[in-house]
Amino acid sequence: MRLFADSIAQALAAQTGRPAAEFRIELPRDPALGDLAFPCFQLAKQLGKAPPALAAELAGAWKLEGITAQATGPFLNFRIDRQVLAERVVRTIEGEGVSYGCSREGAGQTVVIDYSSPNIAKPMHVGHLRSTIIGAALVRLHEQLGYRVVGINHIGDWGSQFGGLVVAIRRRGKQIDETNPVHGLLELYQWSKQQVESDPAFAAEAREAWRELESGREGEVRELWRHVTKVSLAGFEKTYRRLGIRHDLVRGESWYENMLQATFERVEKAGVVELSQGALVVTLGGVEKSLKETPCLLRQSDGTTLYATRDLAALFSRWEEFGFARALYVVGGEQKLHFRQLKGVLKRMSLDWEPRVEHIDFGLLLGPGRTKLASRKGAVLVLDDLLDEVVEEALRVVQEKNPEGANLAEIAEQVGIGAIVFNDLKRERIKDVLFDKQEILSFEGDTGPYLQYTHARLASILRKAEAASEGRAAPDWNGLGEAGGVLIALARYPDVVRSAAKNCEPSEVSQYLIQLAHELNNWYVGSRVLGQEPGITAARLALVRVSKSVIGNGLRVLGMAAPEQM
RNA sequence: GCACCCGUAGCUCAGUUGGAUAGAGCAGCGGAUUUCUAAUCCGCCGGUCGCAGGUUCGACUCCUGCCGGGUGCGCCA
Repeated sequence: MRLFADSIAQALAAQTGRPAAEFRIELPRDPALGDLAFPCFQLAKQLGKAPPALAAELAGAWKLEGITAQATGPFLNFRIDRQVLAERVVRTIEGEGVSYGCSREGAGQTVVIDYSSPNIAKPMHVGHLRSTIIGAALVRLHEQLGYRVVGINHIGDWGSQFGGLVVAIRRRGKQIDETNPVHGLLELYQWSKQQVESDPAFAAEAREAWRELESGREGEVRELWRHVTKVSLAGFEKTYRRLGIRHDLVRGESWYENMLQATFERVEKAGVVELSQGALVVTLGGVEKSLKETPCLLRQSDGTTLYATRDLAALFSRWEEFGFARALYVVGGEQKLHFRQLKGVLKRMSLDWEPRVEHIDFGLLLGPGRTKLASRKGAVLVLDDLLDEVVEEALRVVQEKNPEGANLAEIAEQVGIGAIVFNDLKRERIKDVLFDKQEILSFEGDTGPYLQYTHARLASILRKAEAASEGRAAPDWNGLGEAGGVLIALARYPDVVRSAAKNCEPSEVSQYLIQLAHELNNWYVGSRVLGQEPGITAARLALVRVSKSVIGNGLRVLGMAAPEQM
């Protein structure tokens, strides 16, 4: 949209002698009013004029090739000549192809994104889904803007519970079902927790194992812990592949174990710590009133470290290694206090890069009736099982809709995964997600499959055109039909990507794609593409081609496949 | 008790950073099919934008106070 908004702002600037930045050009409430609009209220106030009078005055003196202006009350509405609009939008997108929406504004800067971060020895359950999907989308959004992105998987591989697990393996043997390693580990993990509670000898052995692990000594315990880590990661990898997730660095909490001492020293040197009931704390009331009652605990009275210690160590390490422009933590809203405390400590240390650290929080994933979806009577809703179930349903639908089609299993995988990803990204992050299986499996309305289906139909038109050798004529841009809504939407895409990245809000892309698909479906239901006069078909085909390109770009940014057939 | 977040149609959500007559999807009702793939499209029904003040030319949007729901709150992660 900048394509047109910038030239309008410049024309208004030239006309009034004021800086172009003062003219914020927006979309009218009702598209029938115009393609773009300038509300005259603020400028009128500054000039001491009535807004409608100013709008009329500006409209009277308006002159810009291809764009007309009309005053409607206090608004100045612009309408772009349909031929100019079509030609410029289509040519721009055709020229840029898959990089339409990309820019270089982040070039030379690094964004570190911490996401997914499951715990070792437990399967990824639906609770990890949101961090994984949102984080991966943020990775791609920032890549689109030219940032160097470092995706980090901060896996939970440290803590006293691993003592118990090690002992469980010692007792029950190391053989873990290789085809389903995570389920096997989960069973061991649950057994070990149970043993720790019921068997004092086991508990003592577990404590001892944890002490040994933490001591850093090489030996049987460390060996077993490494084995558990390796097996777990291999299990996660399968799920990640299905979701198209790839981390640049896998650094668990253990990775920072030898930096903890330096972290204490650094914070102590800054003179912001104090002892409270034997524990080392940083009080935060001075930098943020609402944190008065909740200081950040860095060391327990027995000398051991805490979650906050390790996260602080990780943060220092990341700052030194990457000098990031942004460090994003894609972690649920339950941990909001933790990150506010972390940032509070940075503030107290007067580190000027504190604002670059952002907690990208998100709402809970809830079951029907807003009940907690986590683990029901010990039965964890394993992510892979959920993916399987949705893909199975997708296969049933795909077979029903398109019995003759090829690669149905592959398409079902794309549709099923797409449905889950889109369901997670279509609303604002902060909102809780209602995980209604019926809704996810319906594939109708504003869903991932709806977008993919729109994409597939566009692809189908292009295939037919190719087969019939249509669309070779010079396009007649006046023959597009009612395509204004589609064209305006297409022009907006780069703004949407920029804004979504800035706000860390993939839902902006989701909402945009829904709108674009609506416009598109609306348009081509009334404007047949093939078999028209050659110039008209050529123009419509071009619109189909660029629309498919933009929808495809958008879907991939969100982490969804863009199928050619469904 | 304190802190933070959420509250828009029966349900799930948008609302372009304060602008024009508050919009979608689902559900319900009624239409469109010799289909460029109906996983689509069109129409109808449906609103005290939680409540009350305030700021402003203008408030769903900003401020204050309530109400309701959620999350969290020093030796867990």
